[in-house]
Amino acid sequence: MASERQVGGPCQSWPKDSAFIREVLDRIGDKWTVLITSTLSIGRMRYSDLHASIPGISQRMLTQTLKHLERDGLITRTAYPEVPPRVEYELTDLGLSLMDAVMAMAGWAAAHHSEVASNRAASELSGVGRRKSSESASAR
Amino acid sequence: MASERQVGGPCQSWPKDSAFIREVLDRIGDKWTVLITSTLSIGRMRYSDLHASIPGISQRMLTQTLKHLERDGLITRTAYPEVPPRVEYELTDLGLSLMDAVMAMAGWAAAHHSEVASNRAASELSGVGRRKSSESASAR
DNA sequence: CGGGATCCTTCTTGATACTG
DNA sequence: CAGTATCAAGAAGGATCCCG
Repeated sequence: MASERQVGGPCQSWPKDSAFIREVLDRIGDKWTVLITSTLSIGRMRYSDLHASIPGISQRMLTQTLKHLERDGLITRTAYPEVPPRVEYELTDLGLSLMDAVMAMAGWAAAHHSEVASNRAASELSGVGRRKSSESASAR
Repeated sequence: MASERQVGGPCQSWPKDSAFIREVLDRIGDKWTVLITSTLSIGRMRYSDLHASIPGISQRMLTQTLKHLERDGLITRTAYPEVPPRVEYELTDLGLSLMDAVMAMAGWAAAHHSEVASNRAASELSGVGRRKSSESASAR
C-alpha cells in the first residue's frame, strides 16, 4: 500500500495560516468537548443532565468546557431566574455545523479504525511503537 | 440563531462506540501530528528536513510523533544503511486519507473561523469566557 | 545523521470543599 | 441547582547529553 503516489499533489497549501485550524483542532481534540457537543446534539439540556449523561466528567471540566463552547458561539447558555436555579445549554447552528465536521471524522474513524488497529497490533509484535509499561495502561 | 431546531434529529447515534473516534481525535488533536502529516503531504522527507520544516518542534516530539504515526500505519519509515545514516518518512495511503479528513476540518475552520473569532471577541467584552491572566498567554 | 535516555518544568485535570 | 475556588497529582513537553 502507498506504493506510488505523486508527490506535491494533494494539499501542500497551508504555509502559515494554520492558526484557526489549530484552534478548531484544539477544541475538538479536547476529550470533553466532543462528548458534550454530541450529547447536546440530542437537544437542549441543563447542567445536571449533562453531568449525569457524561460519565466521569468533573464539574470543573464540565463548566470550563461549556464556557469555552459558549465563548466561541458553539452553544448558548440560558439561565432562568427561578428559586431552584435552572440553566439550559443548547447547540447553536454553528455548533451543529461543527458536529457535522466531527461526524465526518467519525466516518473516517469507522471506515479505517480496523486498519489502524491491525497496523498497530502488527507494530506491537515487531516492536516498532512499543511502549514502556508505564504508557501501556492508558493514554491520558 | 439556532432558534428552532428539531431535537433528536441529526446525530445521537454513538452511545458507547466512541472509542475509535477518540483515538482519531487524540491523534489529530495532537499539535505536532497535523503539522508533520501536512508537511509530509508535500512528499517524502528525511528526519532533519522535517525538523527544519517544522519550527519549534523538539527532537523528542518529532521522534515520538513519527513513531506513533508509523505504528498506526499512517506513515512509512525507510532507513538506508549508509555511512551518514539516512531515514525517510512518507505518508501511506491511509495517512493521506486521514489528511483529507483533516482538510475537511480545515475547510470548516476556514468557513467559520471569523464567526468564531467575532463570537469570542464579543464574549471577551461582556466577560463570559474571560480568562484569569495566567491563562491568557498561551493555550498549551 | 537520527535518534535514545534523562531530567526538569509547566500545564492540565480530578478531587474536594464552599457559595448564591 | 449550578456553579466557584483551591490544592495536589500526574502527564506532556522542552532541553540536554550521549550513542551507533
